[in-house]
Amino acid sequence: MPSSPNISFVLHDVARLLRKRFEQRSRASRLTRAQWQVLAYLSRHEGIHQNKLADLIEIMPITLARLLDKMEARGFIERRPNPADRRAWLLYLTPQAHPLLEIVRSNGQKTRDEAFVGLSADAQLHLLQTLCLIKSNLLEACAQPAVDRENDHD
Amino acid sequence: MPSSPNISFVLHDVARLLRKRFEQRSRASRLTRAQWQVLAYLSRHEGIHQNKLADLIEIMPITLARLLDKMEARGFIERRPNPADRRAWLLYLTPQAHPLLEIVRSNGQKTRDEAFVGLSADAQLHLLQTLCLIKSNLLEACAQPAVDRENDHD
DNA sequence: TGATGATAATAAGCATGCTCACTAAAAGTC
DNA sequence: GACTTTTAGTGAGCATGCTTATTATCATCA
Repeated sequence: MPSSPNISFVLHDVARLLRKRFEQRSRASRLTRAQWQVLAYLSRHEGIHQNKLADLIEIMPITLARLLDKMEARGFIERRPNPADRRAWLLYLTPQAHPLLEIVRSNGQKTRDEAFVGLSADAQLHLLQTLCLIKSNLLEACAQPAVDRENDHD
Repeated sequence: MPSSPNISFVLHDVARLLRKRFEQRSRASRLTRAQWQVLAYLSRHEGIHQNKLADLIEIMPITLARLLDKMEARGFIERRPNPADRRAWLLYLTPQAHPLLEIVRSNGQKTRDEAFVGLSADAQLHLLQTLCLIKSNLLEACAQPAVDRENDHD
């Protein structure tokens, strides 16, 4: 793969660099990529449950819970009790989160602008479609038990 | 971004899912994606220094050092002293690493096959080229100081 | 109503990436 | 030869993702 670079490795590198660049930009607000994503999704789904939100973002509920802990501590979101179900919280943005949303959206845009220099709008759209296809392939694959090479009997 | 999915988020998801699927496959060998990458690069550059290898893989030297600690403990690599420079180690695969290389390479291939269902060889090549362009854009961007939106005066 | 199973959230612990700070050794400079 | 700078590697500590396991509550159904 070093000789002809492995597409998985490059993809992984790009994801890592996108995150790194975004976080370089967002130092002052100390908002990370993951927190930005939570804010972004939550802003469109206020009142959602944690597990539902985790499902949307496609991360494990426990991963989201840890993120929310920090964001709640910093006053960006609140967990309101749900009278209809004492197990579940209802998630809301706080008023001070709204200005952040704008900042962070703009930082995301700037990061993407830097990343996609030299790519036409068409090429970007095409890339997005390709990535969505791969993602759905992988979602399907991950749902199936993987046979380990070591246990393979062919 | 939920409405029209943000390309950065999808890219990040794909990278995460690739890693997840690879690690589902490699449970028996308990080799992670990152360790696989180290093995793959090291197999082509035996005798390299840590910082050089970190540079190749494009991760921080300290990140590599942690990975190597684990791989050394499991007997996959060794750090030999360098008589010419007492600061630096020379890195080598151990004999028991070589069979692993094959297993892990095959697991990587299977994972990619699953991911790229429905993508022609041409489309894959095109994707690879696009990703390489984005990566080089980001590498350049990351090297420049990022101006935070909050500090922006325009 | 009372047991059983499903669901919402969290706990514990690991892996991989980072930043920042440090030590030891080498290399360059006066 | 002593002084400074650079380089190789690591320590500490944080963020985000995972797996596995646990608790509390709700839903079902006999």
